[in-house]
Amino acid sequence: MPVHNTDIEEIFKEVADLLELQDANPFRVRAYRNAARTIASLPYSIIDLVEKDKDLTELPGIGEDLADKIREICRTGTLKFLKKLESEEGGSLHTLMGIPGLGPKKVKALHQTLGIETLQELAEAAQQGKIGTVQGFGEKSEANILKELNRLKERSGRTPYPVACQLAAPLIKYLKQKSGVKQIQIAGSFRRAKETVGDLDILASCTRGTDLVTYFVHYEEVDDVISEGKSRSTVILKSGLQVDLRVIPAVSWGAGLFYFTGSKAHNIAIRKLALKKGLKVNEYGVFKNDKRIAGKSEEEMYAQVDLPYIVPELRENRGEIKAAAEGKLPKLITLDDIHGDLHMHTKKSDGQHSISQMAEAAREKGYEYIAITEHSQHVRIARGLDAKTLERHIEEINTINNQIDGIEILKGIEVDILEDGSLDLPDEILKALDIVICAVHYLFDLPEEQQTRRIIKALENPFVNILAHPTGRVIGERDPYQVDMKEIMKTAKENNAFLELNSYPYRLDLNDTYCKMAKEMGLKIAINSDAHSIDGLDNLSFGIQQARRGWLEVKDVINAQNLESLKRLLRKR
DNA sequence: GCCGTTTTCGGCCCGACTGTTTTCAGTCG
Repeated sequence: MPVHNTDIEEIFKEVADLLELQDANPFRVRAYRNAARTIASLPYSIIDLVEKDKDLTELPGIGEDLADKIREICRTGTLKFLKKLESEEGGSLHTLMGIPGLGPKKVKALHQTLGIETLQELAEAAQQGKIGTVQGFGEKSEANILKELNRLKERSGRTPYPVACQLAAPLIKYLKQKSGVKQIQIAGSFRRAKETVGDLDILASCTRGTDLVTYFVHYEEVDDVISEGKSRSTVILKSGLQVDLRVIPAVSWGAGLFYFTGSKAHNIAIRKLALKKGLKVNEYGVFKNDKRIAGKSEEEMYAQVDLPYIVPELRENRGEIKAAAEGKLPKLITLDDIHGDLHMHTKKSDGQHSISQMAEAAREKGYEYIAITEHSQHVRIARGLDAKTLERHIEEINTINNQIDGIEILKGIEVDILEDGSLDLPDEILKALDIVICAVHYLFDLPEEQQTRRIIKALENPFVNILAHPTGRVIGERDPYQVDMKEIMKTAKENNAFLELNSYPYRLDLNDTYCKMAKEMGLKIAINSDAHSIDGLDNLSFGIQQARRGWLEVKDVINAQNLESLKRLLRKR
């Protein structure tokens, strides 16, 4: 079984929890947590480094000891040290730490006085009213534990970005209506445009005496108030989404925005830079000898550590600080840079609108070109086209192209990759098209080697231009299929083909780290909407956000080029 | 357990809120 970065992350997190329960040196605990975070955010698979016998201690926060442990996990899939911790007294208590409000000290107190080891036992003790009798616990802690146990059952993990957008918009509007509010902005992973968000972090500044927190907890969608202070509050909305509000003085606006936008790894790295210069950074500003010297804007904060402004999408501590220091930050792509959309469907297969309607809508957006790419025959449920229908379809597009002004419609197809890697339509008909997109739509669970070979063979077809949604994942629904992405990217590059960043917000496939990997390999990306209707064209903005998180610039994106350049890129030899 | 422009030892980010306290420990982000 292949070991993934997330497997190592989980193991290190569990070790950290168990060590913390044993009162280990807190900095040793932190070392495991830091390493877990480092590995989780790597843009490549760590097992590759191990197999190539690379020096793991070059990774931040990884020393000799943890490097050994990583190698052991890659080799055996498990860690003896963890097994040892698990076999000791209280070796299963870390699961209790998953309950918000229960940390190592409280879990240990429950274990020592009531013998609680599992969530089941915790629930029983709470129902029998035993928790409140333990030193350090009371009625409220007991009620809170019961509530969190119930919430754990319902909790479905992180919220997809578009859902978070829909929940956030009316809340922000509500908050802005309160008189005395000067500024409101969503920070956190939402501002960094992550594909899913764990919670919403809302930052506000108000005039003196404005009680925004009380107003906030009375929002009609609030289901439960977790905490409520003067400057800070946490609630759970009826949808289950957690929202944190922080009220910050206007003079600290930039510092608060910086602090609560994160990521944590980025913030810590910046704070360390500041410490080296004898400065202290917190959510209220940059301080020198307790005197605030910056904090009103984020630009000011970065300037204090001799860096230019870094946009939120890059703040993941994946090299942006070094790039900023060297003046090599990428000039990230924006929606305005897009010249056209190369993947969409019409009524001819499973779309809702006609070719002309899609073209006119795209022209409204200022696009110079689009590609119409219906499904091929194998996708029966989408009424995919066979060679004969496709021939007539090509004729129809030619006719419309002659009738319509101001936009060029490229003749394309989203052809299925069959089990053996051959394509669902003969080369003779593919040859007649302007653009050929290939895609996997079935047999998602082939072994990694076979799936990789299947896709590589498709990319080697002389008429294929783009691999659509390269990992097939659907966020919250379907895991990516197992492939060797590096090999696929290498093959694409060698064959003058490109990979797609599919902008459908539940796909966003390629993800950010793969986008960055492609860029570093010199492989260009097509950011496509995969629209099935006129409205679907708007999804491209989600893809742009993901592309920005993946460091992509105009030069890295084929549909950020004009028609002439695009045609040159699509010409394969 | 990691790390080094205070470098091989002695540091390691820090402020807000809660609940149970009676002045603060624990937890969280």
